Amino acid sequence: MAEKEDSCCDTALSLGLCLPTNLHRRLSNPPPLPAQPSLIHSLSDEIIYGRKETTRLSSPHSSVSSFSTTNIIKKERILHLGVGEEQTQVQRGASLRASIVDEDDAEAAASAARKKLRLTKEQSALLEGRFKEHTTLNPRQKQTLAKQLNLRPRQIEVWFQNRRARTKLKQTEVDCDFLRRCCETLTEENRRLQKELEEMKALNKFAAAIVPQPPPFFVQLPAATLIMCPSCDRIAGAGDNRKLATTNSADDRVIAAGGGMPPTQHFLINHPFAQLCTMLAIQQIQPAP
DNA sequence: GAGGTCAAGTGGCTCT
DNA sequence: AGAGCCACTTGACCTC
Repeated sequence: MAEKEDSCCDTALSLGLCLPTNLHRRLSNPPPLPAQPSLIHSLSDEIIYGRKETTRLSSPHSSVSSFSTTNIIKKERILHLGVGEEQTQVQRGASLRASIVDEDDAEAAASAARKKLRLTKEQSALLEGRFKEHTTLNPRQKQTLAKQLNLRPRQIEVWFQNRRARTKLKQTEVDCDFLRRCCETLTEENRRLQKELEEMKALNKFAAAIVPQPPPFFVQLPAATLIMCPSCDRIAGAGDNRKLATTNSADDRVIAAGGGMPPTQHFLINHPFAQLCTMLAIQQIQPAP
């Protein structure tokens, strides 16, 4: 930033255009006034508008770069509009400039110039209303609104720009909040699944220790997709106790009693082998104090 | 006095 | 080249 200002200032200085950072210096060391009418306009415009005076007096950034070609053109545009309040500001600015030159009193001029425009409630309300209709304005709408509110079109333009920026910022905050909540939910889900995974790993480990060849359930089928009890070959969950294989052990009667649960749960709870594994796994995960 | 709000300045980008 | 928009910034003013 400072670098940009410096380079900008250097360029302007080389052209004899750079103004010092405050009015006092500006007035005590007046730069050679350029011959181009546009630059004269720029300088007068700079003093004419109350808000601009303020900024120019106190902002080094502004005082330096206000002489860029683009801004000279943009200011000329504003200067030639001359609408309502603007005209009074022109008069005010002219008299102010005269007093500055006459009295050579920068401090007084600076304090006199320090006023910031605050839109009235009515102006704000009307602007808000228009913003709800359209977030951007065409030049005609801008002119109409400016006349209606007794403001300069540039002020309308600025208000809409700032309003769009605020809306965007607000939306970004909402999005950010939403993503934060998503992140929290996913973190919690991830934690839960990690825990579940650890439990399943522990279970698998003990099963492997007891039975050299663990049933395929432990190694092949993810719990979530298991649809059949690996021990008794029954579909568990429907509660209809459908028998799919030839096995008909005492366990089947137990299965019949608890047929409404998911297969994994059914298997772990109803088969003695699984019960043992579960018990050992629980002891392993939560060792007794 | 610190921090927030908001009008306004500035430079860069895109579009026509 | 000029106009319009945007991101970033400044500074006056306000509130606590």
